[in-house]
Amino acid sequence: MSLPTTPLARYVRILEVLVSCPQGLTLTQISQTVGIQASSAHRLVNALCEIGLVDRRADSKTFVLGARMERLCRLAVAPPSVIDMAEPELHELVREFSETAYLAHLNGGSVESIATAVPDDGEMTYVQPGRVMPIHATASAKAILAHQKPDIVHRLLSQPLARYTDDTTTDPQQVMQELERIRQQGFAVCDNELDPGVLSFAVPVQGAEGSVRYAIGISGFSQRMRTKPVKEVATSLRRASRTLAAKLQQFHMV
Amino acid sequence: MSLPTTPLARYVRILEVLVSCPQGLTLTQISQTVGIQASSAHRLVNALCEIGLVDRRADSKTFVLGARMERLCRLAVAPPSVIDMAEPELHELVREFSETAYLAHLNGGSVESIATAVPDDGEMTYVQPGRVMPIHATASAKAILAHQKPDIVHRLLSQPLARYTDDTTTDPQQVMQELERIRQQGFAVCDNELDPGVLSFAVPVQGAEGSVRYAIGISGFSQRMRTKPVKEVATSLRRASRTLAAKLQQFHMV
DNA sequence: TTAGTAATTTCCTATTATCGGAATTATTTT
DNA sequence: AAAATAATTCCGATAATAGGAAATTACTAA
Repeated sequence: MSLPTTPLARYVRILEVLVSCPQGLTLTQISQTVGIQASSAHRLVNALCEIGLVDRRADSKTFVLGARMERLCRLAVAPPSVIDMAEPELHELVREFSETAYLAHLNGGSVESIATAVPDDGEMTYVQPGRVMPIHATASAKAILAHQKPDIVHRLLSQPLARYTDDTTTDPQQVMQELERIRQQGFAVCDNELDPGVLSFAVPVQGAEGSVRYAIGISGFSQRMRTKPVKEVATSLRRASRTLAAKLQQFHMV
Repeated sequence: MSLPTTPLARYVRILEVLVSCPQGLTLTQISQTVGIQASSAHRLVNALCEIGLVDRRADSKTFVLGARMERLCRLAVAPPSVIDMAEPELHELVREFSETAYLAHLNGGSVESIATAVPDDGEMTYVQPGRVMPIHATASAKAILAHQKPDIVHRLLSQPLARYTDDTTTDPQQVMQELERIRQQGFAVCDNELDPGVLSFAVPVQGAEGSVRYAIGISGFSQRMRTKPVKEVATSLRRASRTLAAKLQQFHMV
């Protein structure tokens, strides 16, 4: 193992030595293993400590990998998925409204629920991960559709629109009108259009350059959902959407 | 996110930005995200490339985490086990002798086979991972026992020693004598003492301060094993043992 | 193709961090 | 308590860095 020559190389060697020794190393052990002077090791290790890459243990004698380094490594090995990033927001919505919260995803020509969070009371829920959301009869799909390019919308609405309940909108023109309303008010509603007696709200999740591939929503039985102030629901959904959008952007996942 | 001030902090910010973007980033993206000049980003990223922490992709425009960084992160998240480290040596032994090679481990008062490598011809093998190796009737356990403190040896040999074949040594005194011979010749033999018709060789794996908790051995049917020059077998086992011992020490696992 | 723009790379010097020997202080060990 | 070992501080010579500017290269659009 050639001796590290540049400052950066020394830092890295120290980290590698510490990685290979989870129980920690003393300063002298580090300086000898890496092959640098004790005074240098002291300074370098302290610099690593200051930015959180290394921690000095409570006994104040041994050094171990710090929280920042561990987070970095965990992310590098297993990058968080969209679902991972959405989970905190979904749980927050559940906490707030005690209804099922879900994340939907536009994949090819169909929208699918990919993550859900349910209230503790574990009541039966209609939206489950993997469920395909008909584009004309779910809040999430409509929220997403409302922000697709016109040609895509036309193509998707040109296929037959199935009827699920008396309230299902099966006329493409009417759906188009609803998409316009969704764009204006910023959230989508789905009232008894797919699952009988179920009312849902959803908002789009803004991606880069205005693209929308995800929607966040909550869903529950009409009688309970109606008691919730629409304005509050919309505000909370938008907050969740914004937070998730920021995370996605941070990780360049949009 | 405060701007990085020290050189080290900048390197780390660059790595963090790259971690959060597995598909790669261009120099400008990096310099803007981190908040440093393009020229600085260029130099820093190149320095990271030179030591292998970052790779420039084939398209020569985007940068991704390098092999060294990935190795570092993988090790930090999931430190390699003794088994991982022993595997190359076991396979080397299999390649050389075309017999089953195995790693045994002293755990509490019993020795257990914890890893095996078998020849390609996939012949039935007696030693399988998890098998408990009787301390008086297997080469690996005897190799380990021969290097334990006298009081431990006495305690282990004071319990009844089961008979498995006509050749099983069940007299503690005789076992003690054999341990002495093992210490002298440096390897242990087990001939038809546990599994009928099976002959094994094993050597201890030296840990820190002369402690021994592992043994490496090969095992096979007597008729074939007898054809192998004992000296060569012993030499190869010792080489494997030394290599593994070095790795264990490097990772402070002994 | 040809401008025109953006991104990348090189160059440069003031600034800053590093290196490591030596001295000092703290901690063990004997 | 004395000696030995480890940790920390200090400091001047050395080396790396920062970032502006300029040169080069790659991309874009007319």
